[in-house]
Amino acid sequence: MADEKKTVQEELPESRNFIHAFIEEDIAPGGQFEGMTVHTRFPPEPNGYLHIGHCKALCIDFGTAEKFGGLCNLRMDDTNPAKEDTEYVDAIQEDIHWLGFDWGDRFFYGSDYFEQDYQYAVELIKKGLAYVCELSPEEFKANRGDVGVPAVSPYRDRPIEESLDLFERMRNGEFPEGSKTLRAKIDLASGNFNLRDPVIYRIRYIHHHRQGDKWCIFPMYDFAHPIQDALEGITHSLCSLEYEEHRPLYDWVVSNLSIPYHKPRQIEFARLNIDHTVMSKRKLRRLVEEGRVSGWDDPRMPTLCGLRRRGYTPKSIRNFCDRIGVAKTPSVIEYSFLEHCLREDLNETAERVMAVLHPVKLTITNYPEGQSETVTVENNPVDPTAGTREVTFSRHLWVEADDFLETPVPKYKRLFPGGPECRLKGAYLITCTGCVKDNEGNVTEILAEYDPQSRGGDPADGRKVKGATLHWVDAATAVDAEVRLYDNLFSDPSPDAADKDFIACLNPDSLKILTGCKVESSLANATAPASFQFLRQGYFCLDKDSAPGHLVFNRSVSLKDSFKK
RNA sequence: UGGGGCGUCGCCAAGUGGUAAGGCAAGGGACUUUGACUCCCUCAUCCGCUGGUUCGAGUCCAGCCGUCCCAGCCA
Repeated sequence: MADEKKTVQEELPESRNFIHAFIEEDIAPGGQFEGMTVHTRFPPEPNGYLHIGHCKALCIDFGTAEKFGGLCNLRMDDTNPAKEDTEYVDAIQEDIHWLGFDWGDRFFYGSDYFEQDYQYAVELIKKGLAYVCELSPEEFKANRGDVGVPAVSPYRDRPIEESLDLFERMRNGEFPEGSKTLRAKIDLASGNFNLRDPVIYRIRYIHHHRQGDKWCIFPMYDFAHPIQDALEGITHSLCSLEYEEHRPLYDWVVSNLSIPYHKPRQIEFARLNIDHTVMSKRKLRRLVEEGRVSGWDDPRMPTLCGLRRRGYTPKSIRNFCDRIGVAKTPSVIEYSFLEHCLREDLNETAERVMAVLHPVKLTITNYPEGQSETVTVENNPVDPTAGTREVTFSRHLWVEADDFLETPVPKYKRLFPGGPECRLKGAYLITCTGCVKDNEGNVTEILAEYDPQSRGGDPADGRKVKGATLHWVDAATAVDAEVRLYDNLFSDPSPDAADKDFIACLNPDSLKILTGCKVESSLANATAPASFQFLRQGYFCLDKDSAPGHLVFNRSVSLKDSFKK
């Protein structure tokens, strides 16, 4: 026993948060859950897709159980038939698995407990702790009371038998929607309005996605959730801050019911917010329904499936969630932090490609017209096991427009007439000799000479290369593709901004790599170099329906492989 | 202003009475066949404010200020 405990302690990661501290107390000798297995649950309502905000909860729920060698259940919180749909159930499971979490055989539906919920409600009535109230929604509101003024219900003291009878008839469908509710009898004068005899059952003649038309009365979250937790043997019910005020009610329910097992403990934490990012399921749904995005998996969506399409990896998202910490301080994480986590993972795993977003022709004047050869380039400089690939090289190439400047700026070590020797990655060393311009003065072609003795990129005499290493693409074998980069999620589409166009969403510095994209607003964030690296590391999405940028690349297959989905 | 939270560097976040960790961002430099990566250096005499207790307070007490949430027959 003592040894087991020690093991658990040793497995605890360096990063301890306040929830861990609470749990440690609970399972320690004398604690509420001494000797018990830590058991948590992740309870999404199947009324939308999981987004990055849910990931935090997911990591906390599953992560906490893991850290204490416990279990985490997955439970669809479907007690409100008006908003839920089966479509989301599968998607939610798929996304959770994609992130790498597994609930084993512990998958449940809140609606599976409807019969038990009903019986517990009857128990409450019999104990004189609940009653059928006949106030209409309007009357209910009018009698809700106010600051210092208690709420009122003329039905509060009706006989137990009468409530029992009425409640059964509610279940039998004898009354219209809104005509009656079952209320917990707690405290009409409580400063916490959640305790002013809260409604725990309402009548709804709506088809339930799983229960069909079997029920016409449905338990409220505040009544159903604690019961579900208790029945499943949950020790720690972790949820977000807005439920803090509901905790007294949660505790009231589990203490007044004869549910076997123990009484789970609810602990609240601050939910995730990311700047410039919409994290409201309601608003996200609206974007989908109004056709402003192509779907829940539109690359601009902060949903898990959307992030997946943008190239985010499960590892990067989990790392992100682990690093932002768990606290009760309402916080807004900078988007750059999420990007950092992605870049970090991509740097280790992504196979590189040479891509040119803003192409300008480069002609190697001393390389024979019509000649061609193949050079070898490494796939990942930080991972030799990733191997190499062959790319063709010839007299005419495409290079990035930014890699040439007729008149150099300070510290510029790329191509310009009379400039330093530069390296075409994996190919040859070149020196810029001039450029060709059109009538309007735009550079249409860059001219350079190469050193035949530098194949592979290293000079034969070992001299130091002063210029930069450039990405390039053989014009003869290049493939054009429509591409769209998504540098950031869009801003909050509040009702006031309903008419805004959320098509593109980038920061000014990124414009130069977004040729062809319509930009409606600029949101400062990722820097251009970082974004460019993302592209080179596979962080992008090909989208035929979007405004095309002009991307020229020499590895179409690999690029497409990076495009998951 | 009824109830419930929260206030430590631009953004997160450790800290639980003993003299302010770390990460992101930012700036400077080195290195580099991606201006990436990596590596160095800089970045809070100060913890919302004001008092108090104490040899000593971000940590305890009091008051104040700020800010978020709730007041659905949503979850």
